[in-house]
Amino acid sequence: MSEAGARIRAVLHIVSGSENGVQVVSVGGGDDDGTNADRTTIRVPKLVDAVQIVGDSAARWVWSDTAAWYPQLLEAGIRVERCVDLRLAHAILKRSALTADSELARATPDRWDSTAEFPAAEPAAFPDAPALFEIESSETDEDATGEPSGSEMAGADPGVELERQEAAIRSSREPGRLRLLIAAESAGALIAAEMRHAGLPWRKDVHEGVLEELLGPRPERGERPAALESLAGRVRSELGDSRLNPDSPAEVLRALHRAGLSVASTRSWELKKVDHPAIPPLLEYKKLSRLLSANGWFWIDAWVHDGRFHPDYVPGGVVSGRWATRGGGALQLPKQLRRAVVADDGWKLVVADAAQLEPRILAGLSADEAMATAGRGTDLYQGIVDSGAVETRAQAKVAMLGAMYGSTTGESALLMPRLARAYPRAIRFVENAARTGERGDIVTSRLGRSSPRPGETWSEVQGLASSPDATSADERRARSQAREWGRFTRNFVVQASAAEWALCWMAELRRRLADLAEQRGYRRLQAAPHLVYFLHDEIIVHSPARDAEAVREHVVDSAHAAGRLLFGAFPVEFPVIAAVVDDYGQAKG
DNA sequence: GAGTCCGCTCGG
DNA sequence: TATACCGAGCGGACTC
Repeated sequence: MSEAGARIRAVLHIVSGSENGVQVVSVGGGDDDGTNADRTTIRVPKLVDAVQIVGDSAARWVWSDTAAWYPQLLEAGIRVERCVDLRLAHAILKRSALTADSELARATPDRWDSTAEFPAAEPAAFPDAPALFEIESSETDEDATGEPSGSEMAGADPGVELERQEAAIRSSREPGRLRLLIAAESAGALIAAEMRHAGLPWRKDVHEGVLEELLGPRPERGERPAALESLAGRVRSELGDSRLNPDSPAEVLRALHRAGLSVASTRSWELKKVDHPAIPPLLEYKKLSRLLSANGWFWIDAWVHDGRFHPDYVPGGVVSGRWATRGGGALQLPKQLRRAVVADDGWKLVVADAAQLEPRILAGLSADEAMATAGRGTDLYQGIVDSGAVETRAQAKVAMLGAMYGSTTGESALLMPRLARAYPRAIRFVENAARTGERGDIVTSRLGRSSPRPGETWSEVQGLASSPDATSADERRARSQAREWGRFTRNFVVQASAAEWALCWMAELRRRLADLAEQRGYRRLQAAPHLVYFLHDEIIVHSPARDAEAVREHVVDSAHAAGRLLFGAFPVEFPVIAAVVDDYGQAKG
């Protein structure tokens, strides 16, 4: 460790960009309330330099945007343990009902509210960099704010923003929950960058094998693959239209009508209901055509490099706190292609998914002991059957989903009264969330993420319906719109809390994997077991074969830990189904 | 030719 | 056996 590193035993390193590179304000020591903190500022060309100088792996890095700062560290082979992603934290605190009275929440929108990403953190070249770095040290009695760097955009100073966020959290009713949420959200941002960096092992040859088997050889640009061309021919002859374009839903619909079939659309499930010789080849055509356009040869060219698929994850990209993705369609990898996800030689995949996550989350949110009891073991739906609430597992599933999504028709609506009798607390909880949304109010997840308010037009429609000269059409419209928003808030509390659980699960696992790597002496991220995929309630870890069993246990144990973080001693279980396999296709699903 | 909306199917 | 919730992304259809 350098001399500078030895001097800087910091709790926080606050990173900001400046004209000449990067400034890091390290704040440490001092009293609990942040006074008498020891503060040191270094200016270096690149963040990588600062991390090496500081050499403090246990520190927490504070920066505007993990997606803008962290990739350059990963490129240099550097991982950080913890961070605060100010942009993501701001988004949570701005909207949370728990911090509604804070200065942060009431401030007029500024740089931190912009949805745009922060400017690329990679500084321009330094033709005339004066020195490798400069260090200023000072004993101050200020709190943990950095000096405005002057070169950051007005209002964008990360030290100032950090203090504003801290103040909001301190003044809230549930500071502990919010701190946990922000830590988990920030850990998620680190994981997203790491997963993108490492990539999901993807065997191009296996993928191409699937395509050739189903579609035929790779066609020339603009040509239809042989299998599609032949199916198109069969559809045309069965419908007596030699020029029909099967890719045009409008044309297909007209042709079906001419053939005397009364279908309202060309949706697969609707076509499956009618009996006509054109239907089987048409359904097959649609299926293969989807494979070609979404995950065909073009997709391989665009997204698979050096045996890895590198999707761009967007933490917090969905209102509920779920992750979104950008490009590559990582949220919709078709099951047909899972076998192209193959572990490297000498490696394994640990594939895990949380069993019936959302009903278990609901049991915890509502403190419904009966539902928690039904969830003892790995099959909550079977537990509901065993309790006598419904007869079959299928009924239990459709009823639970209906309760969480707000189904009003069909079998699930019919089962609701029985579910409500067996699990009154759980059902009351989602009903309350629905009523809140119908009034236009907001609901809040377990750790403090609140739903957005409905838009202006929503309120206008509601207002119109309550005016004296409202027509019955106005009232119908307002009611249906209110119910729609109620279904959103009903689902929000469950989905957002489930997303929080998943973040805690992954953050805990990441910490354990880092410990394992240290014990084993693995130095690089990709030499050690590491996360390579995440989808709502499912993860994949790529692991050296000899560590795979240990990883599997950590995956299971981390799920228990996540449950305790969210629900404390309340006895709701979070079992995960975890398998050690060579390829993703071997895992159940 | 670019931008936007819609229909459809994939995932949880 | 479809319905309710959250998405991504493609291609066609339409507008400017």
